[in-house]
Amino acid sequence: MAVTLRDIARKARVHPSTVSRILQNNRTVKISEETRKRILAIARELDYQPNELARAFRLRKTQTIGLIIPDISNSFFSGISHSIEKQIYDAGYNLVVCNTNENLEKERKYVRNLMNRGIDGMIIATCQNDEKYFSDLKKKSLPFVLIDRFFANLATNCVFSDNKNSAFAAVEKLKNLGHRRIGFLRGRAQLSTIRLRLQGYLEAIRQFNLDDENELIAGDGFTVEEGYAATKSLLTLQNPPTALLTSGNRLVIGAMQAIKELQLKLPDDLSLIAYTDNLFTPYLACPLTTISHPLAEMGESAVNLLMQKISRPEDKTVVQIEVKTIFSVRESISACRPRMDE
Amino acid sequence: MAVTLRDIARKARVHPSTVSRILQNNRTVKISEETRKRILAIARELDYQPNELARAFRLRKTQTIGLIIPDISNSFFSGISHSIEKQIYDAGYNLVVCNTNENLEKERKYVRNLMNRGIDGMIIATCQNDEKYFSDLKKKSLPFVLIDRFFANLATNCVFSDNKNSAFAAVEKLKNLGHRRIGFLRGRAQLSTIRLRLQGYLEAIRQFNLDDENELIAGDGFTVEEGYAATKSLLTLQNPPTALLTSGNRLVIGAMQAIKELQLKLPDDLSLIAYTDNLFTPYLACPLTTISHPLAEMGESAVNLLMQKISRPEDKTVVQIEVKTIFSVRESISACRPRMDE
DNA sequence: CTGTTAGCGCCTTCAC
DNA sequence: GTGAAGGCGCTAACAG
Repeated sequence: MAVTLRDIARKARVHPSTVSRILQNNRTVKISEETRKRILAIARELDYQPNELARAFRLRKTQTIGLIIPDISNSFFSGISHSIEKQIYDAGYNLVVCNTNENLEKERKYVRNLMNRGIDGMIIATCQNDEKYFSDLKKKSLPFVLIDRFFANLATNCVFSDNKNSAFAAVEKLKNLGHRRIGFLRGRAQLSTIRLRLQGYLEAIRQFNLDDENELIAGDGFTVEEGYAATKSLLTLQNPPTALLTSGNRLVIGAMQAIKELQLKLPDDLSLIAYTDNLFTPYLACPLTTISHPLAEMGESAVNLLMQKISRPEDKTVVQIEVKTIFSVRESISACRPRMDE
Repeated sequence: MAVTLRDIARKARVHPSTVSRILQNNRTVKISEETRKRILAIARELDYQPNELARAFRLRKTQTIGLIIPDISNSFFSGISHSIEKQIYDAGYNLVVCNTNENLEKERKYVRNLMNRGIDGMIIATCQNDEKYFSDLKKKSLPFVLIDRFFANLATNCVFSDNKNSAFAAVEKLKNLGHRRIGFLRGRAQLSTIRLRLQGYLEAIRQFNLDDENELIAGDGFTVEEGYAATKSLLTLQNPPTALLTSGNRLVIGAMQAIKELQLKLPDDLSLIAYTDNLFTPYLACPLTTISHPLAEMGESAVNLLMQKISRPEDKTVVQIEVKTIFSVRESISACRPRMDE
């Protein structure tokens, strides 16, 4: 059995509450320097370890944050998690990581579970599209911050990136290179991030009078396989796009597979801009032009924001933080040349 | 305030313990079907959520597992974490993820912290080299499983891969292609994984009478930058290697950067075999020959093993599970040709 | 079948 | 300065 406050108290012939006061280092209560020293010595001698569980129970404060994400093995989320963990640790907290696999049921179970366990706050990259769920969640007075995916119409604390503008800029860039037929390889269509990127894409398409056709938009999901299939369908159209904007961290791998299989060469046969946060993209045969995220910054902002909300629960102001994506022009885009095989 | 057992009891005019028994669905105790129904209805009506914290405190069982890893943003660990999370969730547990950044102090703090929080077990990819620490840890009777990195001389539960054989096989493969001068791009030298790979490398070198020189071994660390520097140092030797075996998931990115910078072409100027678990390697300009890990299997085995140990604490038998790495021959290796520039 | 009692380890209020 | 008492919410042992 582990040693408790009581054990120390018994040995020191003082009351447990005295020991508690000393070990908490609570300076508001005066304790004679002599007993303080004595107690601390005994605590060290017995290698006292506070039972944090009992403490959390008593204080209703677990020093634990829940993180809910769709896929920890995706470099986007693992990068954010890495940053979040660091911040959380520095603040003296622990991190419970919950992986939903983009499964709505699992997400909801996890939220309930975390609340029942008495965590102090949550950071959520949600896979749902249900504003109501989160407006209800707000009423439970457990601080949370949405990350990456959020709801434009709902006043919740969140950290997100400039999805619309970045997509617009990508299309504009391609237009300037002479492309008029630009494909959009979408991820899960109903997510806020993807919807916003699609908006940016469409706005640019229309503003610049580029080919505006439904068949240029393909894909609904984030797996390598879905990326492969969608890319293949786009590139085997009667009138295929000369440039591609891919969305979703894994889709680009599938896209590259399809491109390779069709024996197309980047950037001569096809220009490619990818939303991706993989470290390898600069080192490919044809280094990809990418839109990536400041993952460390996103994690940091989310934690800072959450910590604010935890420390001042009475402050109900909603903070929404937009971070800028990073547009890295590399070799996978070039001036539009008509395909030779037609 | 959240609704408690007491609230339900009061409303139903029964004793709280009765409610507890019913909600636990404990079939060993007989409860009249009538009250059971009544209580359940009231619980639902009040949307009762058990306070898991109180429960954990009472039962000394948190349904939580701690995972200690060096770097969650490394695809090796994020892949394993993904698998672990899934298994843990299915078993009704939560996962606390602790990221050490290969920092020994942080690792030890985390272990203590987790124990004080009363987790039910740990899975650890340690960054330390101290057998004694773990032989002490064993005495604390908290089940744990080492993963990837372990101690050959210490009887602890662990899941690891065939580091030595896989390195041997890689060198043998290169020898069969005519290479006699093979570089070893090492990661952190003191880790068990790296030491074993080095052993396999050296055994093969000696058995096949290949060039056995200290200068062919370089690097000590796992960052991209360290991979870059070490590769550059190897490839700019007076008498550089014609083939390279790289160890460590990120080093290969640095290696590719160096190779590119030196304008060497894979596999003509250099053969490359990499220990890596990145998904992208097959889709590179020159698809890499790799040694990768069955990440899902490793996570699964670790969790299964841990769960066994948790459910049968009296069973002190030590289980050590070796998984097989996957050797994927792709285009980055070819028959040895002398470098033209000499 | 259900109620009573006790206590997990800690912190906090109130005494003295 | 320190002690005493009470209780967070739950479950387990023991009654009846």
